[in-house]
Amino acid sequence: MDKEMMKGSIDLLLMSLIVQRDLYGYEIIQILKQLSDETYEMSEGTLYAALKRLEKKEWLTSYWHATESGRRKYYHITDTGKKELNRKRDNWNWMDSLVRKSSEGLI
Amino acid sequence: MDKEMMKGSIDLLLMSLIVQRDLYGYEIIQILKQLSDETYEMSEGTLYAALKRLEKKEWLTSYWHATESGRRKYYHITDTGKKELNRKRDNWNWMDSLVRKSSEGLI
DNA sequence: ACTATGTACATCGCAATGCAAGGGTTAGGC
DNA sequence: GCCTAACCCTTGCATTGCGATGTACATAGT
Repeated sequence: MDKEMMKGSIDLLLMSLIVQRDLYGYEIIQILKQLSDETYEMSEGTLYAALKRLEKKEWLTSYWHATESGRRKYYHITDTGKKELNRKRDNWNWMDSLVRKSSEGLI
Repeated sequence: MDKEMMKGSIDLLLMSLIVQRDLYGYEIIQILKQLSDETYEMSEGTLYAALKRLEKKEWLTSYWHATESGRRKYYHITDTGKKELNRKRDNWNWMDSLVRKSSEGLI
């Protein structure tokens, strides 16, 4: 897997998941692992740093929730975060389009 | 445009173009500008640094060519470079698939 | 009681890299 | 002479993915 190719995509991945429902960190790793057919396991260092970053930018908020077996920190997307998610989706599609055009035919 | 989203994609873009025919730096900027409908103009700092990096990794080679109106440094893809390009393409598709799955439905 | 494993969050240091800003050369038009 | 375009290069900065490491608690096996 290309380390550098993850850059910039991680935020999009996280926000794409969290917009669907509030999630906690550890859960996100499991979900991504499953969605990728066990080919990708986001490292905890990457994840928690990214979540913190997104919270600082006010695209996510967090709250603690206690269960019988410990505490979990859930993340929720903000309105600004939703706008940013749309921007990132557009960006992704734009980039995908450019990559495909670049592979096609040069004049 | 998302600066971080370019990371990891730049190599793929450059190699996708150069595999079709040998190109020189300045020309690449023009081509990308055109393919993106004038929405993207790669900065020279980014481009020349990237080309140098790819050459160091032996995915590209370069040669000078003199014309009537000055000199140009052309870039050519190596066999290793072609393999790497395929790897990067697979990676891109894998990532695209993960992004789309992440946007769909959580269980 | 001890040990290992799984769940859960956090921080630090490293390396990679896009970009802005700056520098340099040559050629042609005004 | 001066400006613009074509062409290449370097330095410094900020961002960020990841591995390593630390902490805490619960559960299960021996």
